[in-house]
Amino acid sequence: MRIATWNVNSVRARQQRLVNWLKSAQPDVLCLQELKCTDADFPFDAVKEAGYFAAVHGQKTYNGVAILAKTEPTDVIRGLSDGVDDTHARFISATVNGIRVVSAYAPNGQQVDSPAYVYKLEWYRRLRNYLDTRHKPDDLVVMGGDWNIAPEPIDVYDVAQWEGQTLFTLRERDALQQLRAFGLTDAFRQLHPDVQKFSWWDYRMLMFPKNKGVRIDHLFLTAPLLPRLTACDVDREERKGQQPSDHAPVWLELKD
Amino acid sequence: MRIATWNVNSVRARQQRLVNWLKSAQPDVLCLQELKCTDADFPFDAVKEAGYFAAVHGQKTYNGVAILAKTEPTDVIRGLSDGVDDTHARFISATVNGIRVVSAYAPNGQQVDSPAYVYKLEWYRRLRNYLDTRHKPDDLVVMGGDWNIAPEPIDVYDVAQWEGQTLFTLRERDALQQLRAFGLTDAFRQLHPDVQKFSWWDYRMLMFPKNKGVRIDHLFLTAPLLPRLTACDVDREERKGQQPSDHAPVWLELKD
DNA sequence: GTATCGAAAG
DNA sequence: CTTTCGATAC
Repeated sequence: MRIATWNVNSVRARQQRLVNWLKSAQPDVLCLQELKCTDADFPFDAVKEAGYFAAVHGQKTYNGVAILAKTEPTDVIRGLSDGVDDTHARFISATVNGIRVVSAYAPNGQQVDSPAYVYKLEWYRRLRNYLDTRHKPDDLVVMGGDWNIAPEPIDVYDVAQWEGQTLFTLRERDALQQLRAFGLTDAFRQLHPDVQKFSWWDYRMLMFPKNKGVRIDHLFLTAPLLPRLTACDVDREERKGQQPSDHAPVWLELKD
Repeated sequence: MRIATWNVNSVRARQQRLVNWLKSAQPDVLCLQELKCTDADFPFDAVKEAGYFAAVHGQKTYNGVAILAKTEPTDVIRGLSDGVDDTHARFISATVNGIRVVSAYAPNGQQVDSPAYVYKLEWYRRLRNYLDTRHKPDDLVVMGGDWNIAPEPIDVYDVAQWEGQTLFTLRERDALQQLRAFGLTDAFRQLHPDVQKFSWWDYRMLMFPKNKGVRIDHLFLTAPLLPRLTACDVDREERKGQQPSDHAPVWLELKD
């Protein structure tokens, strides 16, 4: 079973690339982020034509997440549903083939200590609370998303430059660690302890050609799924060519 | 010798279509209108790659005209050069293979009697004056352009609807007639006296699928070129498909 | 650099 | 409907 995550940076602007990628990569499940469109504007027809069901939590202009799957996702939950007044469409979960799948788009955080940064840390706390409330660590859970946090020094292209910058501050890395402490493992790092691969490269300054990126798109697994994990990688090819997203898809393979 | 005219409605938005059309239609000369970009933003490289020189008179956002040719255009004149203070880039002329070629983008005129309408009539008068000043009726001159005037009832899809509307008012048709009175012949009508073909269809209201258009893109010839005129047609195919211009190219063939 | 938006123009 | 712009966000 192949599960992937991809921040498409506008599902309408990237519709053809999305369909092409689905057809060639053939994931069983794809977590999408930054749809940048409402449910009404989501390209359901093109996705269905490619062989996928879609559970969508859209929003105009900003955010928007979805779970695409070859079998129909059930028990869809849109938003963290914790009573907090929050209009951002950053979270969706659904059950696919007996696995609880999450597609998450963590806040970027803008500048350190800005309201957006505070919101980011709080959002991570709320997501941990979601897990504590709804799940046990031995549930079958896969959380894919753009987490907007590089977990470790190896996950940024230049530690000296990134130190103290949003996406890599100690408080953000700690927030991610608190989330993972629920019982989640980073699939890529689990299989490749010493490999430096990135999933996002700024559009500007030729960052992709220079391979100056960061790894902020992750797939997290609960413990019972770890023995089934056989592969995890970044599809760097998808960042190439005309009008790519600034993120590359990340995928994993579960045996059985 | 094949000479064409095409209002591309943004040369940057239409760059790939332009290159494809040049490669398949292989005109010796192409008059372009509504470049909607400055000279600095004109895609000289792509045009050169397709085998064409380009004489450009660009303008930001609006208007902009060019003459593309397989041999280098010489003696380029940008604007009507009549001392009138006019920032609109609507006129360029150059010599190609011994023929004086004009690419013109006539004002639209907006509403009847609006300042834009007055400007349109005046622009036609100035263009006639340009010819009187610079040319004799037996010079070899081809004027291609978006003239924003349908000359005759046959040139609009519904005379009753168009009567009195801009593009078809008597005063506009008279202004065009005054211009032609210099000694110009409408190549398409010359060869096809009774054929109704359109060159522009509004993007809205499914006007193209319904073939509700008007013929406002014309190629005018001076008398000495008439005996050489062997063909003239509208390339309706170019209006089809994804992201077309709202105008189709019009082309003619001169023998020898 | 690449999206979004709404306004203005055709 | 399609394009432009300038503003905003990442």
